Amino acid sequence: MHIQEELQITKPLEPGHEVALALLLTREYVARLFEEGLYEPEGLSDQQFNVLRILKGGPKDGYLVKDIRCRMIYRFADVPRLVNRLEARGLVKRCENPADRRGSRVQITAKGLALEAKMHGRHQALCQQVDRCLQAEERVTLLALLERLRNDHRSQLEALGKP
Amino acid sequence: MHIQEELQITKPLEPGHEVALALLLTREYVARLFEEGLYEPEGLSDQQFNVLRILKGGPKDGYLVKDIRCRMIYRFADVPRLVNRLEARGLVKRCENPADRRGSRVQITAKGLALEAKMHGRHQALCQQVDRCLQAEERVTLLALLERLRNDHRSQLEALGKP
DNA sequence: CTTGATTGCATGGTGAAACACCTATTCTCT
DNA sequence: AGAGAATAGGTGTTTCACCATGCAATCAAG
Repeated sequence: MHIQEELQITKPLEPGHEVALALLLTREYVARLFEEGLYEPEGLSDQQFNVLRILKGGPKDGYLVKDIRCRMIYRFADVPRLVNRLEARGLVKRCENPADRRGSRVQITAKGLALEAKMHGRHQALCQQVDRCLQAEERVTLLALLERLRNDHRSQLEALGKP
Repeated sequence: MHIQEELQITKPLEPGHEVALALLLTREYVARLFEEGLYEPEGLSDQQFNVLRILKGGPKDGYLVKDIRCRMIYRFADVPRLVNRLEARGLVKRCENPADRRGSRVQITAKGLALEAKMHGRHQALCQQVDRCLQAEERVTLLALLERLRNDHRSQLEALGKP
């Protein structure tokens, strides 16, 4: 189903507009797939799950808040409060950071690891489902084109002095 | 810059996971480009601008709320309140709908048309900027691959009975 | 060492989103 | 025509995101 059909647009679209719409729209589908299939059943938000995964893959003494933030997909995430909510559920804890006492180290707890492990299988299944309709070569192409878009936009944003 | 590098992920990624991350991340770049370059300077949200464009492209007597909703990128948008905010700024007005008095027709006002016209040029420029780094053939490829992902996910969602 | 600047984080307040619920109107079927 | 189901959309409430502010710790320069 084409974009025009899906959004019931009658006018012809500018080429770039079509690309932008396709990105936004496809992202909605994928996000919704993970939301309904993985996050919502566990009462987690996508960002919360992302934090758990980041911590699980990180060093044993945890990460500072800023280290979490720069690994998140959404760069302006309100990480302190995300950590608060995870901490309130016992999935995460804060420890003092002797090296720099301005920040505390955020560590994943055993309960957090258990939840991540529980969700891991379904996460992988959803990832495979995303990938299933692409051939290996198509995936490479898609990733390369998306990367080109990102690099182009990053240079544009940097040219405007945005971090 | 690869995804691993950008998100500082050390482990190798599952193929599908990489596709999903690339989509989410690239969408963030594009959304941010439009946000900073177009929406934020006018004090509109992306959804509000989307409503303005939908109304501008629609029939002269406007759309019902549900007609707006099904044309939005985000399908669960809280359209009544979006319209409230636009109405409070005088960009949009509600009129009675004699044919079916359950719903009112939402029309764009002259002020709304003027604002859309003011933003139109920059919107086109940003669209072209998105497209600039793609050759015509690459754009076709990218659109086709994204469409394949959407179609696949739509059938999955429908199989789960989700609208 | 001490002063000023910077970094890292927490928090307060405002506004919007997400969820459900409620009302009014229309449709359907007998 | 009338009763129940379905549709359209408004509203209430809680939660969350975003902005700015404030504080504590560190760094840099003299």
